[in-house]
Amino acid sequence: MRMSRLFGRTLREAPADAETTSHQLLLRAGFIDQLMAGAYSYMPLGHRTKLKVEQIVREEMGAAGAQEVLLPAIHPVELWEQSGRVESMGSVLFTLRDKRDRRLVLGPTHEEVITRLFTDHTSSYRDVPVTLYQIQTKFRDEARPRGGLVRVREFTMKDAYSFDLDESGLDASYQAMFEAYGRIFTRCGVPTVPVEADSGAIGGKGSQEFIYINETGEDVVALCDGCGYAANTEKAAFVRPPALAADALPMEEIHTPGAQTIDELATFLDVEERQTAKAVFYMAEGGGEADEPIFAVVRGDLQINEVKLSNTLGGRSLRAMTDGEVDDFGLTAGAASPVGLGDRMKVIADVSVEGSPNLVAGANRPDYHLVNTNLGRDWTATEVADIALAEDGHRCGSCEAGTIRLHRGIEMGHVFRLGQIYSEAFETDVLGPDGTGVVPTMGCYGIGVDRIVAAAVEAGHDDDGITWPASIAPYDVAIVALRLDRDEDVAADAEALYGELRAAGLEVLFDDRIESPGVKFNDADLIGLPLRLTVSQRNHAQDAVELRRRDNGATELVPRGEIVERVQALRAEALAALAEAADRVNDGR
RNA sequence: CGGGGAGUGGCGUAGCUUGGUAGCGCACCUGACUGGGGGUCAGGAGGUCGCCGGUUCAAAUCCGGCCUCCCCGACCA
Repeated sequence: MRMSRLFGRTLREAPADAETTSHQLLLRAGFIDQLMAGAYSYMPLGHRTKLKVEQIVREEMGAAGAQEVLLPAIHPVELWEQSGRVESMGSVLFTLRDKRDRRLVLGPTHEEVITRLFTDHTSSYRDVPVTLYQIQTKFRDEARPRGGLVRVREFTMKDAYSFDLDESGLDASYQAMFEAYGRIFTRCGVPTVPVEADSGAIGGKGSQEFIYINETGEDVVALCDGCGYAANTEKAAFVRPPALAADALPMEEIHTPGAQTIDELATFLDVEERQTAKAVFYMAEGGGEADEPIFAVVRGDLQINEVKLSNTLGGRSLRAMTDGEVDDFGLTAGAASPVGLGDRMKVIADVSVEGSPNLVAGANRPDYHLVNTNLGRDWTATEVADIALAEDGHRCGSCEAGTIRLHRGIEMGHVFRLGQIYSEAFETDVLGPDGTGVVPTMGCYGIGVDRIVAAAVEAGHDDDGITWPASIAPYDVAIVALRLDRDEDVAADAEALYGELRAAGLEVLFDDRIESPGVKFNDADLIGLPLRLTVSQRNHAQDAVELRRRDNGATELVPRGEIVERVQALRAEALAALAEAADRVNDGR
């Protein structure tokens, strides 16, 4: 491609709206353009990179035995009613009506469609296992798009779905996808950590996320520095800091004027936070039925983990209780107590409360608290469960020896053991060898293609611009020709080189613009192709071309006759290094 | 949805407090010089100042309403 003809222009300054590095650089280098919140156009350079990411995904999916399909983006709403996800996806569903007033959904994901497709085209156990995947535009009416390409409302996702006869089949299909994921991200130059994850509204029995650790990410993951345990904080198991050992003392009501928060209470009474009990009230939203009040209790030094709490309640979604509801249920904010609550509502206590004697709790009247409350003696919980949030510095819940460190990260991919949720909802079955019907067990596996593009920039850039990995750079090599309007020899040589490289199968971005050297070099650095060739009078006089690596700045003067070979060698070397890393990434995982 | 910030040529911004000709840098066009790290000079083109309404002789500026975008949170296979 001749840069003089390339659509899109580089910017010296990043648009003020762009906050993250990847967003700024992709805008400045002319890869993407924002149309509205959460919707971006890909310009030629960006589109080329995205296509390369997709190609890598295709290669690895194929190698893992998955078959590519393409499913509709518009779905009849009935399909979503059948699975029950009109409710559970709720406000993120984009909906519309056609001219006959049929209600349609813009697909945010495709479990429903793929399950229907499978059901209609499969009837025998001989047809499974099968894994189907597609690369599609998905639509989600996100409450808050953010971070450039990281969270958008229209995006490209690779989603794969496996169908197996039984659990062991699912295990194999899941493992194949898991390994393919590690290879895909590695080949794209994005380091990821697989972490245990909550399965969320999609349901299922276990899932893992592939997280790219990065400060701009919206997920928080817990990594153990001892055993390598890695989990999303939504899920992370940890050991509670020990309680202060003591015999149970008599409960007593005391005056605590102005002490509303745990911090104020602990300060006022001169006790540690772990000697208090924290109460938080929620409403559990029930399908069709009235919302149910939930009284959650954790020890004062911990936070409620709403995802864990929701799972304890069978996955029902939670919302904070309104002030009116707090009054209606006779609770006292700032001094609420599980003591005396009786069976007026469900009380869910964290396991931290169970082993902690003599906690300070509310007295259920303003400015009074109860000291020395003890679970079991003074009050009872409907259920004692793990409903607290792991924090940095906590002991690891897996090895019970290491320390948990919290990191922010971007979710690049997510693999789920779905089970039979969708196959049951769509009455899918295949005949087994013995002639009886078997409901297939499913897995689903997603990758955010746009996120790979963004994360690759986060992972590969310097002060001058992007440093693309060879695997997904929009072109393999840049030719910067200096003074080509003044020097016919240089111009002719650059032109010839452009032809030779392309004839050798290389993808070339030829900067043939009439610009000063500084502009050209800076643009080349910003766009970030792995290799740069400088054709100039100086080099031409030596019958050579300067070759510079974008990643480490190493330069070499290559004899003109060897340049194509040298470029090919460096490119092959870079790709081989990525492939080799991909071969190793699943060792020990 | 709650909190915060911002809308002025393609990008970055000044002007707004105290109403009176819309300014600067980059980018863009023409010419000259220069040219191995965003060069210099000269001359140009391009803006309903987010939208609607109000106040006023006069509104980018003051007042009211709305819209949009960004950040934090809530939410999120």
